[in-house]
Amino acid sequence: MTVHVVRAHLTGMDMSNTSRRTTADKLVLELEQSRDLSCTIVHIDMDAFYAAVEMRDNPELKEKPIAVGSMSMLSTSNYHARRFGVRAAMPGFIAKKLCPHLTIVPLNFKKYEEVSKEVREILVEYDPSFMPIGLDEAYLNITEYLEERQNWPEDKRSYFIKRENTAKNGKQDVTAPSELKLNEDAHSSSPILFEDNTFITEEQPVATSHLYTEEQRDQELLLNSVVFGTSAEEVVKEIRFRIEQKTGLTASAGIAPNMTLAKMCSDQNKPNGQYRISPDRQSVMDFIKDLPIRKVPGIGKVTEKMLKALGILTCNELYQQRTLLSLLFSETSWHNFLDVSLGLGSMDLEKTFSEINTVEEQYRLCQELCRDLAQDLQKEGLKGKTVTLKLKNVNFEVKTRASTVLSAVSTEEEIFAVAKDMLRTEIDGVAPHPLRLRLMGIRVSGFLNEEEKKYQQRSIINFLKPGKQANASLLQPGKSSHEHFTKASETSHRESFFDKKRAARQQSNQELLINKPANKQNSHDIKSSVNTMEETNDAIGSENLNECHSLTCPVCFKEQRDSDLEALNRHIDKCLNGTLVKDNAEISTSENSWENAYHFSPDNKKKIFEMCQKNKMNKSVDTVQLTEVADNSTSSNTEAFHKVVANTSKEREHSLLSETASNMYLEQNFSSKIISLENAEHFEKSECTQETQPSYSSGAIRDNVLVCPVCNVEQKTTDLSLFNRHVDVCLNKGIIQELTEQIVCPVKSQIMENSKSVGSMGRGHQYMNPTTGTKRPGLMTPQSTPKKAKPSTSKQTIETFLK
DNA sequence: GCGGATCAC
DNA sequence: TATGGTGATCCGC
Repeated sequence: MTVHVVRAHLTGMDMSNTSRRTTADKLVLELEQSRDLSCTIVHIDMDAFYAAVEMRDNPELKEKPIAVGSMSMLSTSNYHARRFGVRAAMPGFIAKKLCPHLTIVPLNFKKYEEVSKEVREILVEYDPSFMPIGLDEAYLNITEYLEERQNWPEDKRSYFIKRENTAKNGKQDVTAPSELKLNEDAHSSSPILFEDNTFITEEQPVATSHLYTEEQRDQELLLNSVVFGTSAEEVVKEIRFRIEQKTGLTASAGIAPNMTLAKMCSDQNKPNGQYRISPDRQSVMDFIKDLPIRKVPGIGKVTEKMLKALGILTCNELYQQRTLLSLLFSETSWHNFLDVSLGLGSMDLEKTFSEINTVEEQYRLCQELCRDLAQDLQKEGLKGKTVTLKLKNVNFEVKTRASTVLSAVSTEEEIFAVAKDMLRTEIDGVAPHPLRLRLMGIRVSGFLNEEEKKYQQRSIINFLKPGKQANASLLQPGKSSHEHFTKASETSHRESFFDKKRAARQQSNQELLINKPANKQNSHDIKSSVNTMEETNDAIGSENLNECHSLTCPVCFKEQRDSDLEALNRHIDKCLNGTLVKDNAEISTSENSWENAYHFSPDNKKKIFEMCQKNKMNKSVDTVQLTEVADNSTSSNTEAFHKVVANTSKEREHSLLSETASNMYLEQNFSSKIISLENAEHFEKSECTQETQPSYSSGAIRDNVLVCPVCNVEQKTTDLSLFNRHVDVCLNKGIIQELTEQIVCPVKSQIMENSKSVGSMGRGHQYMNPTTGTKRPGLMTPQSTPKKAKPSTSKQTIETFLK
């Protein structure tokens, strides 16, 4: 029997240059269409906040190397400390080693909160519903404010320059006139006044301005006031000016059409500077193009490493590799990558309201929210078991309280009954003081699935207007329950709050949340995910199919002559049903797109990264040909398949190999794939269900004799470690060959790579167990499995071998 | 709903 | 280079 390898030529260039459309490309089109440049979002970031506060209050510290925090961890450090190599987020004891004279100032959060509040008092004037992040950052949407400001007279945009700092602590002033000129210390420099009455800093000279002479500047200072213009830049300068005047601290800022960009902008001219991306596509793309991925909020060191392993260093490369990323990462992850690479981001700041502190008002608001939520839930035909109350107080502290009830709720009364209890507890908790709220949210989650609904939600289904779910079902008989849901609500209320939420919700147990005041409706980010699913399936299913020479059933590994995907899926279904009760809701033939059916398995994904890293792929993956074994990674089919595995493996009592299955999970997966690739004729149909059985039992054990699945030679030994060593050698030969031939083929190599661990296992190495090994495949990386053995052991294997 | 992993601060 | 503590979010179980 021959086993065919499904080859997906996933070359980035191909994908972007040909007419072939991938999921990612479809999404790109939609995202482009939904690009919204109409908002002006500002990100304000205080410079070295904690240290700055301490230096402000104790100017002596300015001249010394100082850090704020404790011996266990410092939060930030000043210029002098940095010269010694002391950085933010460094343990104090290490910093002390680097810089013995380092003054470590203990954290004083109470003070920082007070300062933060002063900052906030300014920001609220520009956007009453600005979004504070921690103590030293905030996002503002100044779109509306800007419009208003256009008509403002000058005096409304004028500010007096304080010569004396009136900080509440009454300590020495830090904004003395002398300092308002030039400051020697680049990290605490203050604004300089200019002819146009704006101010700039030493670090960020404005091209159109020119430096004044000393006398001119003095003249200007004599005027004692400064007028700001009406542009976004001017507004942000004004904000920064006022912040410094009020707190004696400098801030950096970014201005852009969305939050992500604004955040990245504020980093651009740090400290004490600002940067703006003009609200046009070209400016956005220019900014994004060469930006290192690490600069992107949400991409930390782990993700950076993973992307680097794939040859992705800049946002532009992030875009070029969209197809690969869509296969390797979870939907949320790669959607996020795509957004980033297109310079898209959210413009929605959570709306907060002015203080509500009376119990009556709070209950009334709570009930209102429950009413809104109930309406939406009922529109959607949803019932949930968990009600969550979210509260944000005037100090911007957020609390969530959740309560799960036995019978699912959907009506105003039902939800309110639960929410009220939680609210009461919170009110009682601070009594006799009032709860001082800025935001309240009610969330219902833990939705009943379609099956449960059938039995428990008849009333709600009946409640629906004729034609919603029922129609969708009729029109799309083969669709999964989730797609029914999506489709039904998509057509019925495109603009609803839930559309937005739904985009991020792929499973029925995700949640819906309503905050008050209502968020602005924004259908942009959802359009894509909601709509693309089917289109994508079509595209991939019909287009990529042609790429494949033949199809192989991942269950029985029999070649399927019919290259029609549906036929294949029907066959897979049959295979699966042979050993397990069919789950109609999950395994529907038509829902399996080509891509779904042959999506990378979590292990494969992980191994791709490993292999990419090990091969030191400097080349872009554009040129990489990905080869994937026909595997069982369809979401639904995988589940079913694992059930089969579990069932049959229990029945068969293979005990030839002594290691526990849990320690060998990965190896087993790979060995079965190696067999399918390299030694197909030895992989018999009945054996493919033994994935959880010891690695070689499936393909390599014949009549209690061990047969090497690579070279297909019977091994005389029954000693497992000797046998494994042999297989190891066989496999490594392949790797070496591959490497020397410089055939970069991650998946195939990956399989080889993993087979190495089979060998090491035999030598007593422990590998990860199934649970850690399969966790979070979307963001899985070799570095992210710290609990168990590191892949470095396998690296040693290859290195040792190469010696 | 929980716990692990990642990320931001 | 490591190194901390917390909260949010995603993800798999």
